[in-house]
Amino acid sequence: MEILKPSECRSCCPIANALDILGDRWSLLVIRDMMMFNKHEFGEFIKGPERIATNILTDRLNCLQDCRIIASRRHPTHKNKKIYYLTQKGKDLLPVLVELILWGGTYRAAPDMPKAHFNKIKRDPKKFMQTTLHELKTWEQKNL
Amino acid sequence: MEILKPSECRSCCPIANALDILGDRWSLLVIRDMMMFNKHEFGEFIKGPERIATNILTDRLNCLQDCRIIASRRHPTHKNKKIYYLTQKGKDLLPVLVELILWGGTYRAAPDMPKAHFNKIKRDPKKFMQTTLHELKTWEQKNL
DNA sequence: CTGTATCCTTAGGGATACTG
DNA sequence: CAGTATCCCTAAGGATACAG
Repeated sequence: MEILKPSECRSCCPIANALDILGDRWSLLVIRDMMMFNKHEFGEFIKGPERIATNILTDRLNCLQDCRIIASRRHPTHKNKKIYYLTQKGKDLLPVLVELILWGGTYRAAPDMPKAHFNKIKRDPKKFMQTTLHELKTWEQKNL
Repeated sequence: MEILKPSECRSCCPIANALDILGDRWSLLVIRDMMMFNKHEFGEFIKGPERIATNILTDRLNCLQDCRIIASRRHPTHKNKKIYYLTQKGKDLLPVLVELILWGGTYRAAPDMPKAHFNKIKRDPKKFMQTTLHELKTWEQKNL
Protein backbone atom coordinates (compact mmCIF):
# COMPACT_ATOMS: atom_id res chain seq x y z
CA MET A 1 0.00 0.00 0.00
CA GLU A 2 1.17 3.43 -0.77
CA ILE A 3 1.23 6.29 1.67
CA LEU A 4 -0.46 9.39 0.39
CA LYS A 5 0.96 12.79 1.05
CA PRO A 6 -1.64 15.23 2.40
CA SER A 7 -1.69 16.92 -0.99
CA GLU A 8 -2.68 13.66 -2.63
CA CYS A 9 -5.63 12.96 -0.34
CA ARG A 10 -8.85 12.32 -2.13
CA SER A 11 -10.72 15.06 -0.33
CA CYS A 12 -10.60 17.12 2.79
CA CYS A 13 -13.04 14.84 4.57
CA PRO A 14 -11.52 13.39 7.73
CA ILE A 15 -13.15 10.03 7.07
CA ALA A 16 -11.69 9.88 3.59
CA ASN A 17 -8.33 10.93 4.99
CA ALA A 18 -8.45 8.20 7.59
CA LEU A 19 -9.45 5.64 4.99
CA ASP A 20 -6.54 6.72 2.82
CA ILE A 21 -4.35 4.99 5.40
CA LEU A 22 -6.61 2.57 7.18
CA GLY A 23 -8.96 1.63 4.37
CA ASP A 24 -7.69 -1.85 3.67
CA ARG A 25 -8.15 -5.30 5.10
CA TRP A 26 -4.94 -5.52 7.10
CA SER A 27 -3.76 -2.30 8.71
CA LEU A 28 -6.32 -2.22 11.48
CA LEU A 29 -5.67 -5.87 12.28
CA VAL A 30 -2.02 -5.12 12.98
CA ILE A 31 -3.10 -2.26 15.19
CA ARG A 32 -5.60 -4.53 16.88
CA ASP A 33 -2.85 -7.02 17.66
CA MET A 34 -0.72 -4.34 19.24
CA MET A 35 -3.57 -2.73 21.12
CA MET A 36 -5.63 -5.67 22.28
CA PHE A 37 -3.27 -8.61 22.27
CA ASN A 38 -0.10 -6.94 23.36
CA LYS A 39 1.89 -8.05 20.35
CA HIS A 40 5.10 -6.25 19.54
CA GLU A 41 7.18 -8.55 17.39
CA PHE A 42 7.12 -9.71 13.81
CA GLY A 43 6.64 -13.33 14.75
CA GLU A 44 3.74 -12.51 17.02
CA PHE A 45 1.84 -10.75 14.25
CA ILE A 46 2.49 -13.63 11.89
CA LYS A 47 0.85 -16.03 14.27
CA GLY A 48 -2.52 -14.25 14.16
CA PRO A 49 -5.55 -16.25 13.05
CA GLU A 50 -5.88 -14.35 9.79
CA ARG A 51 -2.56 -15.65 8.48
CA ILE A 52 -1.14 -12.44 7.12
CA ALA A 53 1.63 -13.04 4.63
CA THR A 54 5.14 -11.98 5.57
CA ASN A 55 5.50 -9.52 2.75
CA ILE A 56 2.19 -7.88 3.56
CA LEU A 57 3.14 -7.61 7.20
CA THR A 58 6.45 -5.99 6.32
CA ASP A 59 4.65 -3.55 4.06
CA ARG A 60 2.05 -2.60 6.65
CA LEU A 61 4.57 -2.21 9.43
CA ASN A 62 6.50 0.18 7.24
CA CYS A 63 3.40 2.10 6.15
CA LEU A 64 2.20 2.47 9.70
CA GLN A 65 5.60 3.71 10.72
CA ASP A 66 5.71 6.15 7.83
CA CYS A 67 2.52 7.76 8.97
CA ARG A 68 3.54 7.68 12.64
CA ILE A 69 0.85 5.37 13.89
CA ILE A 70 3.46 3.01 15.21
CA ALA A 71 7.15 3.28 15.90
CA SER A 72 9.91 0.77 16.48
CA ARG A 73 13.20 0.33 18.19
CA ARG A 74 15.84 -2.36 18.28
CA HIS A 75 15.19 -5.31 20.49
CA PRO A 76 17.36 -5.00 23.64
CA THR A 77 18.74 -8.52 23.52
CA HIS A 78 18.10 -9.84 20.01
CA LYS A 79 19.72 -7.00 18.16
CA ASN A 80 18.61 -8.10 14.71
CA LYS A 81 14.94 -7.80 15.52
CA LYS A 82 12.68 -4.91 16.30
CA ILE A 83 10.04 -4.05 18.81
CA TYR A 84 7.00 -2.28 17.43
CA TYR A 85 4.81 -0.12 19.56
CA LEU A 86 1.95 2.32 19.21
CA THR A 87 2.45 6.05 19.19
CA GLN A 88 -0.14 8.36 20.67
CA LYS A 89 -1.64 8.69 17.21
CA GLY A 90 -1.96 4.94 17.13
CA LYS A 91 -3.39 4.62 20.59
CA ASP A 92 -5.99 7.18 19.68
CA LEU A 93 -7.43 4.59 17.31
CA LEU A 94 -8.69 2.60 20.27
CA PRO A 95 -12.21 4.10 20.15
CA VAL A 96 -12.42 3.23 16.47
CA LEU A 97 -11.48 -0.36 17.22
CA VAL A 98 -13.95 -0.49 20.06
CA GLU A 99 -16.81 0.65 17.87
CA LEU A 100 -15.80 -1.78 15.15
CA ILE A 101 -15.84 -4.61 17.67
CA LEU A 102 -19.28 -3.63 18.89
CA TRP A 103 -20.62 -3.46 15.37
CA GLY A 104 -18.80 -6.49 14.02
CA GLY A 105 -19.60 -8.49 17.12
CA THR A 106 -23.27 -7.66 16.80
CA TYR A 107 -23.75 -8.11 13.09
CA ARG A 108 -20.91 -10.08 11.64
CA ALA A 109 -19.83 -12.50 14.30
CA ALA A 110 -19.22 -16.07 13.38
CA PRO A 111 -21.36 -18.18 15.68
CA ASP A 112 -18.31 -19.55 17.42
CA MET A 113 -16.77 -16.19 18.08
CA PRO A 114 -15.09 -16.08 21.46
CA LYS A 115 -16.84 -13.02 22.76
CA ALA A 116 -14.17 -12.12 25.27
CA HIS A 117 -13.51 -8.55 24.34
CA PHE A 118 -16.93 -8.01 22.92
CA ASN A 119 -18.76 -8.72 26.15
CA LYS A 120 -16.37 -6.67 28.20
CA ILE A 121 -16.73 -3.74 25.84
CA LYS A 122 -20.46 -4.04 25.64
CA ARG A 123 -20.72 -3.93 29.40
CA ASP A 124 -18.54 -0.87 29.86
CA PRO A 125 -16.64 0.54 26.88
CA LYS A 126 -15.06 3.38 28.84
CA LYS A 127 -13.64 1.04 31.41
CA PHE A 128 -12.38 -1.33 28.74
CA MET A 129 -10.51 1.48 27.07
CA GLN A 130 -9.03 2.68 30.32
CA THR A 131 -7.82 -0.80 31.15
CA THR A 132 -6.38 -1.30 27.68
CA LEU A 133 -4.48 1.96 27.77
CA HIS A 134 -3.25 1.21 31.23
CA GLU A 135 -1.87 -2.12 30.10
CA LEU A 136 -0.11 -0.46 27.19
CA LYS A 137 1.43 2.03 29.59
CA THR A 138 2.63 -0.73 31.85
CA TRP A 139 4.24 -2.50 28.94
CA GLU A 140 5.92 0.69 27.80
CA GLN A 141 7.39 1.39 31.19
CA LYS A 142 8.91 -2.03 31.24
CA ASN A 143 10.07 -2.20 27.64
CA LEU A 144 10.74 1.21 26.17
CA MET B 1 -15.60 -6.22 -4.13
CA GLU B 2 -16.80 -9.60 -3.19
CA ILE B 3 -19.08 -10.37 -0.32
CA LEU B 4 -17.80 -13.08 1.95
CA LYS B 5 -20.09 -15.64 3.42
CA PRO B 6 -19.65 -16.07 7.14
CA SER B 7 -17.88 -19.35 6.48
CA GLU B 8 -15.29 -17.57 4.35
CA CYS B 9 -14.41 -14.97 6.94
CA ARG B 10 -10.76 -14.74 7.72
CA SER B 11 -11.21 -15.33 11.41
CA CYS B 12 -13.78 -15.10 14.12
CA CYS B 13 -12.53 -11.68 15.22
CA PRO B 14 -15.30 -9.08 14.98
CA ILE B 15 -12.84 -6.49 13.70
CA ALA B 16 -11.69 -8.81 10.94
CA ASN B 17 -15.29 -9.61 10.15
CA ALA B 18 -16.17 -5.95 9.91
CA LEU B 19 -13.16 -5.28 7.71
CA ASP B 20 -14.19 -8.11 5.43
CA ILE B 21 -17.00 -5.80 4.32
CA LEU B 22 -15.86 -2.32 5.20
CA GLY B 23 -12.14 -2.67 4.73
CA ASP B 24 -11.76 -0.73 1.53
CA ARG B 25 -11.47 2.85 0.50
CA TRP B 26 -15.03 3.41 -0.66
CA SER B 27 -17.72 1.60 1.30
CA LEU B 28 -17.62 3.82 4.34
CA LEU B 29 -17.68 6.92 2.18
CA VAL B 30 -20.98 5.87 0.68
CA ILE B 31 -22.31 5.24 4.15
CA ARG B 32 -20.96 8.60 5.25
CA ASP B 33 -22.87 10.28 2.43
CA MET B 34 -26.10 8.63 3.47
CA MET B 35 -25.59 9.22 7.15
CA MET B 36 -24.08 12.66 7.31
CA PHE B 37 -25.08 14.33 4.08
CA ASN B 38 -28.51 12.91 3.61
CA LYS B 39 -27.79 11.50 0.18
CA HIS B 40 -30.08 8.84 -1.20
CA GLU B 41 -29.68 8.83 -4.94
CA PHE B 42 -27.09 7.61 -7.40
CA GLY B 43 -26.42 11.06 -8.75
CA GLU B 44 -25.92 12.50 -5.28
CA PHE B 45 -23.23 9.99 -4.45
CA ILE B 46 -21.49 10.65 -7.74
CA LYS B 47 -21.20 14.32 -6.93
CA GLY B 48 -19.10 13.71 -3.80
CA PRO B 49 -15.66 15.35 -3.62
CA GLU B 50 -13.83 12.02 -3.93
CA ARG B 51 -15.14 11.44 -7.45
CA ILE B 52 -16.13 7.82 -7.13
CA ALA B 53 -16.44 6.11 -10.50
CA THR B 54 -19.88 4.99 -11.64
CA ASN B 55 -18.96 1.33 -11.83
CA ILE B 56 -17.44 1.37 -8.36
CA LEU B 57 -20.51 3.08 -6.99
CA THR B 58 -22.78 0.49 -8.56
CA ASP B 59 -20.64 -2.24 -7.12
CA ARG B 60 -20.60 -0.82 -3.61
CA LEU B 61 -24.30 -0.09 -3.56
CA ASN B 62 -24.92 -3.72 -4.48
CA CYS B 63 -22.44 -5.06 -1.93
CA LEU B 64 -23.89 -2.95 0.83
CA GLN B 65 -27.34 -4.14 -0.07
CA ASP B 66 -26.21 -7.76 -0.16
CA CYS B 67 -25.00 -7.53 3.38
CA ARG B 68 -28.05 -5.55 4.52
CA ILE B 69 -26.28 -2.38 5.50
CA ILE B 70 -28.44 -0.43 3.10
CA ALA B 71 -31.66 -1.14 1.28
CA SER B 72 -33.42 0.46 -1.65
CA ARG B 73 -36.81 0.99 -3.13
CA ARG B 74 -38.14 2.44 -6.34
CA HIS B 75 -38.32 6.20 -6.56
CA PRO B 76 -41.98 7.28 -6.18
CA THR B 77 -42.05 9.58 -9.19
CA HIS B 78 -39.03 8.66 -11.33
CA LYS B 79 -39.74 5.00 -11.61
CA ASN B 80 -36.47 4.07 -13.27
CA LYS B 81 -34.36 5.23 -10.38
CA LYS B 82 -33.93 4.03 -6.84
CA ILE B 83 -33.79 5.48 -3.40
CA TYR B 84 -31.13 4.08 -1.13
CA TYR B 85 -31.41 4.21 2.60
CA LEU B 86 -29.69 2.84 5.68
CA THR B 87 -30.97 -0.17 7.56
CA GLN B 88 -30.57 -0.43 11.31
CA LYS B 89 -27.37 -2.35 10.72
CA GLY B 90 -26.17 0.56 8.64
CA LYS B 91 -27.22 3.21 11.09
CA ASP B 92 -25.36 1.37 13.80
CA LEU B 93 -22.19 2.31 12.00
CA LEU B 94 -22.63 5.90 13.11
CA PRO B 95 -20.35 5.55 16.16
CA VAL B 96 -17.65 4.10 13.92
CA LEU B 97 -17.92 7.07 11.58
CA VAL B 98 -17.86 9.46 14.50
CA GLU B 99 -14.68 7.99 15.88
CA LEU B 100 -13.09 8.00 12.45
CA ILE B 101 -13.94 11.67 12.07
CA LEU B 102 -12.44 12.49 15.43
CA TRP B 103 -9.27 10.62 14.61
CA GLY B 104 -8.99 11.70 11.00
CA GLY B 105 -9.85 15.26 11.87
CA THR B 106 -7.18 15.35 14.52
CA TYR B 107 -4.37 13.63 12.70
CA ARG B 108 -5.03 13.58 9.01
CA ALA B 109 -6.92 16.74 8.25
CA ALA B 110 -5.90 18.74 5.26
CA PRO B 111 -5.24 22.27 6.48
CA ASP B 112 -8.25 23.61 4.63
CA MET B 113 -10.64 21.05 6.01
CA PRO B 114 -14.04 22.53 6.70
CA LYS B 115 -14.33 21.40 10.27
CA ALA B 116 -18.10 21.52 10.36
CA HIS B 117 -18.89 18.06 11.61
CA PHE B 118 -15.60 17.66 13.37
CA ASN B 119 -16.13 20.57 15.72
CA LYS B 120 -19.68 19.62 16.45
CA ILE B 121 -18.66 16.07 17.23
CA LYS B 122 -15.71 17.12 19.32
CA ARG B 123 -17.94 19.32 21.41
CA ASP B 124 -20.59 16.72 22.07
CA PRO B 125 -20.46 13.39 20.23
CA LYS B 126 -23.57 11.99 21.88
CA LYS B 127 -25.64 14.95 20.87
CA PHE B 128 -24.29 14.86 17.35
CA MET B 129 -25.31 11.24 17.00
CA GLN B 130 -28.75 11.89 18.40
CA THR B 131 -29.29 14.74 15.98
CA THR B 132 -28.03 12.70 13.05
CA LEU B 133 -30.29 9.78 13.82
CA HIS B 134 -33.22 12.10 14.33
CA GLU B 135 -32.66 13.64 10.93
CA LEU B 136 -32.54 10.22 9.34
CA LYS B 137 -35.79 9.33 11.04
CA THR B 138 -37.42 12.49 9.79
CA TRP B 139 -36.32 11.73 6.27
CA GLU B 140 -37.63 8.17 6.52
CA GLN B 141 -41.03 9.28 7.70
CA LYS B 142 -41.30 11.56 4.74
CA ASN B 143 -39.84 9.28 2.09
CA LEU B 144 -40.28 5.62 2.95
C1' DC C 1 13.72 -16.47 13.47
C1' DT C 2 13.34 -11.50 11.41
C1' DG C 3 12.57 -9.25 7.56
C1' DT C 4 12.93 -8.45 2.44
C1' DA C 5 12.49 -9.48 -2.44
C1' DT C 6 10.59 -11.82 -6.36
C1' DC C 7 7.20 -14.08 -8.96
C1' DC C 8 2.68 -14.20 -10.44
C1' DT C 9 -2.31 -14.15 -10.17
C1' DT C 10 -6.28 -11.76 -9.15
C1' DA C 11 -8.97 -7.89 -7.46
C1' DG C 12 -9.61 -2.89 -7.40
C1' DG C 13 -10.87 0.63 -9.85
C1' DG C 14 -10.41 4.61 -13.54
C1' DA C 15 -12.19 5.93 -18.19
C1' DT C 16 -15.64 5.52 -21.00
C1' DA C 17 -19.19 3.54 -23.87
C1' DC C 18 -23.59 2.04 -23.59
C1' DT C 19 -28.70 0.94 -22.36
C1' DG C 20 -33.16 2.24 -20.52
C1' DC D 1 -30.05 11.07 -15.59
C1' DA D 2 -29.72 6.07 -13.49
C1' DG D 3 -27.25 2.24 -13.70
C1' DT D 4 -24.49 -1.42 -16.09
C1' DA D 5 -20.80 -3.35 -18.83
C1' DT D 6 -16.29 -3.35 -21.04
C1' DC D 7 -11.59 -2.28 -21.51
C1' DC D 8 -7.39 -2.11 -19.41
C1' DC D 9 -3.93 -0.97 -16.20
C1' DT D 10 -2.23 -0.88 -11.63
C1' DA D 11 -2.14 -2.31 -6.89
C1' DA D 12 -3.03 -5.94 -3.52
C1' DG D 13 -1.45 -9.77 -1.87
C1' DG D 14 -0.48 -15.07 -1.63
C1' DA D 15 3.46 -18.38 -2.09
C1' DT D 16 7.86 -18.87 -1.58
C1' DA D 17 12.76 -18.16 -1.95
C1' DC D 18 16.21 -15.74 0.07
C1' DA D 19 19.47 -12.84 3.24
C1' DG D 20 21.09 -11.54 7.78
